[in-house]
Amino acid sequence: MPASRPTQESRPYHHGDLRSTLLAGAERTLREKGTGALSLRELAREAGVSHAAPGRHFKDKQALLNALALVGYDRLGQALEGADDPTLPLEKRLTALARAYLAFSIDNAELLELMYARKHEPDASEQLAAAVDRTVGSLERVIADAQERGEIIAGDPQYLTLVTGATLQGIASFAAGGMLAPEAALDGTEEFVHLLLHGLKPR
Amino acid sequence: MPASRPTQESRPYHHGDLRSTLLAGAERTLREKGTGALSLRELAREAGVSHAAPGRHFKDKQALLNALALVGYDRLGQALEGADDPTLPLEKRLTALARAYLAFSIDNAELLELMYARKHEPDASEQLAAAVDRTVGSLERVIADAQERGEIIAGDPQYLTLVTGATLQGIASFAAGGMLAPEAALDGTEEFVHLLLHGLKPR
DNA sequence: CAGCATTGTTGGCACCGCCTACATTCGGGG
DNA sequence: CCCCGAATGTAGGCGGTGCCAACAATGCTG
Repeated sequence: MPASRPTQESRPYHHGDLRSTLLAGAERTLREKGTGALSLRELAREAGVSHAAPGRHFKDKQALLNALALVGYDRLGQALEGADDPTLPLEKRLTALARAYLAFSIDNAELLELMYARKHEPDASEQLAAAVDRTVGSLERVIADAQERGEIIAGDPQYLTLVTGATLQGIASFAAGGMLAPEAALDGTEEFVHLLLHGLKPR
Repeated sequence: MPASRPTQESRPYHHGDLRSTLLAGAERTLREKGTGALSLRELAREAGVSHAAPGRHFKDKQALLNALALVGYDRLGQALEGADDPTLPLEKRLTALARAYLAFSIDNAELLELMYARKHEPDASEQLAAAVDRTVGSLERVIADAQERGEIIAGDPQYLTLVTGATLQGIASFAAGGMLAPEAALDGTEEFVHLLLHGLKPR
């Protein structure tokens, strides 16, 4: 079937997979030029499509950003699950997880910012909330496991997870903000997890 | 001198204090409608001035944001210094500082985001870097003091400060992102500082 | 294969940031 | 004291944006 090229080298009227193309382009732009430089019209241009076409797939610029955040959560979730090795002893296990998180946050800084942006709340999108849960799950599992084995103090595991995650996110945020060199953040992971487990006070 | 009212109830040609007015308006808008809704033209309108007038005081929208960030650092610095009581024992002292930071970050969420935005780097503005140093100083002082008294493990105080600050910032970020209720963040401060000092492992 | 839902296109609206040319006012040196 | 340059504000225009409505092509399904 020789494809119905009318006469010109015209693309088919329907793009075929605009939604994915837009998301991919958006992520590339995000990485290369930052959130601020993201424009629906520009994306449409790159995709070789009219400026209103994106509107068929995302009612809003914000809708696209939300979808992008979702992609981010999926990818982060995968990275974390892939990095978790339940056979490792607690400290090493946590370190691996932390390193994975920091690595992701360093080379997806803009995307991560989007994921944390407090703008989805109105509708919450539910899908997004689920994605967050899945992501947090990896960490929570480690904490809960360690608690059962008595390797971690008692207390609401959700709360402990929160604090642990917060510390991670804080480091990531500093790295993203330039207060901490990315390599320093990665290299320091081990020491930092040690600190988290043993505290600042001398034993 | 009866003021040269030409005939109308016209404001004086020169506003008198446009720069401050703009900054104040910007902060209000930031708080009420978020960063995205901030427009130079709108600010000009609110100040009763033409749309190009702000350009005389801020070469750029980014320049205004930088100035705003500076204001934020000043205010945060004051809050922290005001909250630090060197006579308190370590844990209470840290808790007070942490609570001050969390309180600030909760009711200046948008402003804080601006302060952390990694967009000043090109010129760094120097003034801004100094402001950051001053802010971090409060925390670093506490850590260093405690170290001298042997209440905190040895190690580069700057590094320990960084980790401590990161944890703080992480909690703040979670509170801002809605993953943690603001009151919960504030109420949990004490417990959280305890965790930071004693670690997750049982003693 | 007819008709309807989906997906794109064109054009227009209001707004934005930034620029340039021009107007007014202020303040300091002759 | 006054005059002229520096600061500050104004008017208008340019290219860009997001969003919307009306219309066109296509795909799918009964």
